Parts: sequence; structure tokens; C-alpha cells
Amino acid sequence: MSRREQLPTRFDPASFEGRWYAAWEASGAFTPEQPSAKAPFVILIPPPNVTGKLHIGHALQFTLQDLVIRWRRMQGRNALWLPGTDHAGIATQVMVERELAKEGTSRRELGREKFLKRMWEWKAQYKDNISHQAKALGASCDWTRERFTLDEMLSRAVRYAFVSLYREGLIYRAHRLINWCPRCLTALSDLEVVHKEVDGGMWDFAYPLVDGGEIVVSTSRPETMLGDTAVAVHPTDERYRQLIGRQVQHPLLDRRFPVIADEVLVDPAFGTGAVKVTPAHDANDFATGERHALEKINILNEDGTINSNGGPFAGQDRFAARKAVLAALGEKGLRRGEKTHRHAVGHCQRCDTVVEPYLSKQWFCSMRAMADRALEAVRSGDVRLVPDFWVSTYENWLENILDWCISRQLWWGHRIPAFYCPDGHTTVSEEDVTACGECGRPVERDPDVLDTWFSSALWPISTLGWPEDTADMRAFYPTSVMITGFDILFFWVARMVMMGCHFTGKAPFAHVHLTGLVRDARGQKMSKTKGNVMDPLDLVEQYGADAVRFTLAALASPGRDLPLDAKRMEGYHAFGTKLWNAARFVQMNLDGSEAGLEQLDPGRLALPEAWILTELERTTAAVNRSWENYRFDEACRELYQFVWNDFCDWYLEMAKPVLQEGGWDGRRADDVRAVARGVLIEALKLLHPVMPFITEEIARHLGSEDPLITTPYPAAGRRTEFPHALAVIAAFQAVVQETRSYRHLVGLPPGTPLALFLVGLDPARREAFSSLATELSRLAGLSTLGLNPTSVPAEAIRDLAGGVNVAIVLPEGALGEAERARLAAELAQVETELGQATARLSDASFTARAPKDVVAGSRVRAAELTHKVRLLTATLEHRS
RNA sequence: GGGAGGUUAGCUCAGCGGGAGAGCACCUGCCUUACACGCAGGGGGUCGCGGGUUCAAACCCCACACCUCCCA
Repeated sequence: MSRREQLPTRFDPASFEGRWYAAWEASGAFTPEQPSAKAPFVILIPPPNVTGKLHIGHALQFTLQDLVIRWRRMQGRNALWLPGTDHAGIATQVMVERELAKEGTSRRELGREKFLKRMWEWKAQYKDNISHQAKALGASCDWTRERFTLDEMLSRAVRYAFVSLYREGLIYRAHRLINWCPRCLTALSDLEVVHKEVDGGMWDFAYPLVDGGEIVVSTSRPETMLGDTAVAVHPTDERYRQLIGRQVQHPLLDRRFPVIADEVLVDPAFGTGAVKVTPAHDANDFATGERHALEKINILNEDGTINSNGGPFAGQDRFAARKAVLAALGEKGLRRGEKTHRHAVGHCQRCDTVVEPYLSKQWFCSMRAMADRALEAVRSGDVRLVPDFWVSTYENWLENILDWCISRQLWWGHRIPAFYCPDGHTTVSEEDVTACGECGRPVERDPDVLDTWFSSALWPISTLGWPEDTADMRAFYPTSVMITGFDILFFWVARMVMMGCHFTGKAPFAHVHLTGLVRDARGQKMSKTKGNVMDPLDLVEQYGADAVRFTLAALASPGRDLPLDAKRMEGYHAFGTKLWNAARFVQMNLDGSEAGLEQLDPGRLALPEAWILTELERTTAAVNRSWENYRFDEACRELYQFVWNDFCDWYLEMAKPVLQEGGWDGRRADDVRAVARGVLIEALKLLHPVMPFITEEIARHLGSEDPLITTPYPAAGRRTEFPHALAVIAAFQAVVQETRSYRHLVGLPPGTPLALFLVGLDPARREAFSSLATELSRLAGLSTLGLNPTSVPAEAIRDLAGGVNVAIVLPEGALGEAERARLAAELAQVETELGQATARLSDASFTARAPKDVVAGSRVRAAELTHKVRLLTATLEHRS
């Protein structure tokens, strides 16, 4: 029997969290065996951007990932949780450029090399912040495998992937309309454009026809008329039929173009039924231009000012030009009306600037074949989305996908491995080249970098060493589950499936769990401008990491956002305190015993022990099932309820007479100590994945030899269950509560001893209650307990509690008005229920069609209600 | 325009075919030698609206209303 240190009176998470994290890490528990005979379980972290620090949404994802990985590790899996960070091209570059602007310089002034040096300095600082935060939350990542998307190894994978896809014809370079951010000065993919409804205008103006007359068009972007190369009408529109093929004179520029007929572009019912066509600045017009071989006139510079094609408007910003063009049209008497118009305008996801459709030469990744593969991966069940309602959203996007623009005019990222010679040849190569592969002339490398998401798409394989045939690839790919936010289902998840399937033939993960968004207590989105952001580190400091984790896990109902209320976190911090104090109580009553559940004789247990062990068994089964199904909320509820209600409120209270009062036989006392300690330790193991720190600390004080992190997780089905004990204790609890309730009803102080009689018990129930007499007397506060007495005082309150016929002797005196009213209301309620039950039972179709057990249940219930009505009526009559 | 999710106690949410639940808040009484971050007792709900299916509907089906979000 070893002496253990007493648990401190005060529960102070900060006093042991750091110590435990260091101990786990030093023990090597975070690093999987390699090689290993154990089945792998692998989670790859969704790499946070090195842009800044972690927000509460990361804390949620880290918590859930850690929870799953700890659970699986305890289950004996060879668990790998691989951490890392993402270089986040535009986002990070924007931050550093902002810093440079404050210093009065710019990236162009610095030059590529010096600028990238600044970027790496930034990255180093923020990466450290992120790992520090992850550790504070208890994340059991394998830091020996930490990755960064721009690492040498991952960059090689990106380059290899680009070259392979190019050789397969799936990556190509083309001159097309793309989304252009005039502030970031780069192309964007369709996904990086955020459509927002804005109040704008819709202006009508007339194009004069060369041979007289005019045709009126409407536009929300008047400045684009500088690039118009046609006016389109519907071929069947009688109003304009005779105008088709005639020439229009551009009123502000020296240009003429035709009126064309196009049934795809034109909706004759919309506006005037005539549409201006600007193939270089609108996606639909571009397609129209292709159909009719129209000239594509680009009127914009990269920064959003009008270029020389805009004639007198050249040099003006696009929004200034809009006003100037309208004014010029007005002067010429061509304005034909205007109205306000609410429409969707594309904005840059990163800087919120209005994006322009812009004609530009960019690299694209062909999507159709890969998208079909990714669709198949989900439809076949190789990849399971959780919650599964995401499947239709996923399908919807992939079915309508367009080719992906993957080049970005940035410096921070993976530089495109394409080399161009003066003759216009392109050499794409894994190794740097100096001479053109075709003509041998000197080459220049493409200055652009790849979309960050291109490298992210490769994350599941690049982090494991692909394209090399590494031991990690063989051991850990495909991975087990990806836990991330639903907002990057398209950006990231779908693309990882595509790339994983394409390059390895296997989907990169079996499950994808999509989390909701963490909101504030009122359901508002958190944002810096609203000032309602919660910093994970502050929360850890205030409530302890375990409370933060438990709160986030408990709120994580599938497919729902998480309204995070500090009140809730206080509540779960209190749960930690409760657990702590329960452990203190158990510890101070053990008398140094370190007995556990294994020494019990299941055939000879008293009812309270049999009961709590059965509840433990059921909780164990439920919790494992819930973790398995990603029902973190359910598991947390089960654990909370088991610890607080079952173990603390009932079991420990029932154990107190044995632990604190003499007169018990030694065997029972030994059992109680073994059960109190053993059940608590099992509960700590069950809780460990979600509350790793406090459970380790308590377990150590209770004399657990090994840290919980590597202790086998409790599995269901290995312990005897005692359904009989469940039934008896349920009745016991009902009787206790009924007694307390009547004492309170008549306004007696809580301690007032009462006489209680249980009437008409069958022999088995009588025996059971007899064995629980001490516990019953203590918890219900009894002076006298009578089991099946020959008579009951006439003035006793009669009622039915948990199927037991009780008679509670309250001191003399009539019930007050309020108390009588309450009992009368209860009686009325019971009578209503009885009426319903009786009606149902007299319905022949019910008794004929409902399942037998349901009918039987109704009969029992009706009988009980009848009995209760009788007893309550009697009580009201006698106590008037 | 297409798609997804939601509408259950004052608040935030579970439950998703057979007696309306939790946490917090609220009311009442208690410092009962683990815990006042606690203990005990209690009040509070035509489960959005209208139809339908069923012996039975908060739960399934249809329509509608309102609120989120995604895509175009």
C-alpha cells in the first residue's frame, strides 16, 4: 500500500496543465510506432494559416481532433495526428505588405528576394504562436512530423504534381476571362470571389445606328461600354428584327460594331430587350463573343484604371470612369433613363475589393475528370461525409465545376515550374532549366506562384513524403478522418479527394467530419469589428483547457453552429471542480486502499454497487458509440450526467453511511472503497479524451500507475450488468425524492426526521428495500422506516412513488391552502392522464394493432394511475 | 433562380413514431464534516402554421410562413 499525496483542496488547472503536456510529449506518447503491428489511426491537421493566431474555430477543431485521436490511441491504435501550418499565399502576403506600407516601402521596392526574407521572418514568428496555442489546448500532435506547406519536402511534391498534371494534359495555360483583384493585382479562382448583394444603378442609354435611328441598352457597369463590340438582340424579337446586321456608331470612341442576334445571351423580356456586349469584361459576353467571333477589347489596366483603349477616359479609375462615361453620354443626349438596382457584385475574399472579370493569360487545372472521380469516391462510400446532408452540396458543386485557375501573381508561394523562351516555347520541368527544351534558347521562369489551395490539395500525401514511396506513406495513407470546417468543403476537402484519388488511386481519408461555426452567445458571427471575438488562450487561462475543450465538444451538435456562452464555460469549469471534489472525497475515505474493480465478486455485490457498475457499463457503451459516430455532444452529456448525477449525487451519497459510520461488515466496506475508487478511475478514463489534464492529475493522486494517455480505453461488454439493481435503485430514488418533496411541500426544514412506510411490497422488493434501509433513512431523512407494516397511521400522506406504495407521516396539522391546491392540481393532472390511458385501452384498434409490449405498458400505467388517484384522493380527504 | 439547414421551456440546444428533456436563467429552503463553482425541492412548453398518413405524430408525407447559409 503506497502513500499518495492528497489532492489539493483547490482545483487549479494552471498548476498542472503545463506539467502534464510536457510529460506526455517527453514520454513519446504523441509519436506513433514506425513500424508497428497495431492498426493505424491517422488524422492530418487542417493546417492553420501562418497569417496570425488561432481563433476559437481552430480551438474547436483542435479539440475534436485531439479527442478522437486520444480515444483511438487509448483503444490501442497506432495513432498519428500530424500537425502543420499553411503559407496562405494572398492572406499572408497582404499582412506583410501592409506592414511594409507602414514603413513607407513596398514589396516591389524591396525586390523579390528581400521580400521573401521578410515573409519567412513573419512565418517563423506566427508558426511559434500557433504551436504554443495548440499545446495550451492539450493537442497531442506528433511534433516530430510537423510540416509547413513551403517545406522542401512538400514543395517537391507540389512541383512533381504540377509537372505530372501538365504532362497528362490536365494543367494548361490559356488566355481567358478570369477574376482579377485590382488591389491584390492577381488572378483569383471562382471560389475566392465573394458575391455580395449591393445597391447599384441600372442605366439606359442609346447607341446611334450608323444609318439613322438608335437602339437602347441597359447596363449596371456603364464604363464597360468603352469595350463594347456588339449589341445583341433576340432573333425572334419583332422590335429589333430589321436592325440585325446593321452597324452601331460608338458615341465616345471612333469605332463601329454590329447589331447581332443571339438567343442565349438575350432575354427579350428583360429591360429593353437589347444588350450591349463586352466580351473582354463579362463572362456571358465572352461566350457570346466566341460564338460570333467578336473582337475582345480589354479596357482596363491591372490596377483597375482605364487603359489606352478607353480613349479620352484612359488613366481614370474604373469607378471615376463610370461617372465620366455617364456624363459624356448625357452631354450627347443619349441617356435614356436610370433606376436603382440591387445586384450581386463579386468581391475579393481577402481584401474586399470589387473584382473585375479580366482577360488574362493564366494556368488552369482541368477539373471534369477529377471531379467525376471525387464524386464517385463519395457516392461509393469510400469517403463518408458527416453529417451526410453535405453530400448533396458536395455533388452540386462538383457536377457544375469549371476549370480551376491556379496561377497567382504573388511572390509568396510555390513558384510555377514553367520556363519560357523568346520564341514562345514553354518548358515545364521538375528541375530548374536554363535552356528551352525545344530550341535551346535561354529561358525565363514564370514569375507567378500557385494558388495556395493547390498545395493544400496535396497535403494528405505531401506531408507523408509522396511522391517518394516512404514508410509513412505506406503506414499512414489513406488517413482515417479529416475534421474541418464546412466552409472549406469546396476549397479544400473536395480538392484533396481529387488529388488523392488522382495520384494514389485512393481517397485521402475515410471520413470527413464537418464542424459548424463558433458564434457568440447571441448567435452572432464573431468578428474583430463587432468586438465579440473570444481568444482561446484567454479562455484557457480563465477556465482551464479542460473546460474549454468540454464546452466546445458539448456544443458540437452535428451540422449546427455553436453559440458559445461564457456561462456555459463556467458551468463546465464547475463540472471540473465537482469531479475534483468527488475525487478528494473518495481519496480521503479510502484509508490508503488502492483496491479496484477487478477484485470484486460480481455474484455478491450489494445493490448500490451493482447499480453504479451497471450505470457505468451503460455509460461506457453509450460514450464509445457516441465517439464512434462523432456525436461529441451526446458523449459529453452522458459523461456529465454519469459523473454528477449518478456517481456524485446518488452513489457517493449512498456510500457515505458505509464509509463514514461504523457497524458495517468489512467485506462491504472493502467493496464500497473498491467501487468508489474503481468507478471514479473508469470515469476518468472515459473522460480523458475530452478532459485530458484534470483526469491525469486526479488519476495520479488516486494511485494510477500509468498515465491515462496510454491506458486502454474502457470498452463495453466486459462487465456483468445488473438490470435488477437498476429497477430497485430507480424505485429507491423515487421514494427518496417523494419523501423530500412532501417535506418541502408542507414547509418543514430539510433536516426534519419523518416516518415512512412502504406498503404492499412483494417479497423480493421488500428484501431489497430492507438491505437499503440505512441508505434510505439517511437520504430521505427518516426517523422510522416500516416495510409492509400491519397498519399505517390514518393521517399519513399516501402516494405512489416509482411503483411503490408510500405512506409518509407528517407532523399533525392540516395542509395549508397552497399545499392542498398543489395536490389537487396534481390529482387533476393524474386523472387526465388516466382518462387518456383508459380511452386508449378501450380502443379496439389500439389493442389489436399496437405491439404487445406497448399495450401491456399502457395497462400497467393505467393501473398505477388508478392507484395514485385513490391515494391522492385519500390524502386530500384525511388532511383537510 | 437552384440547393442545404433551422423553427421544441425566458435563453442556448438535445430528442426525430408509443408517458415533453438538458444546461443556464428563475422561485423556495438549506454553510447536511468532498464540493455554496455546492445540496435539496419547485414553477415554466397548443414541440412555427395548415392539411395528410397511422390504432398512435414534436418525430413520417404535402403545402405554407419566417430565419441562416451555400451556389448561380
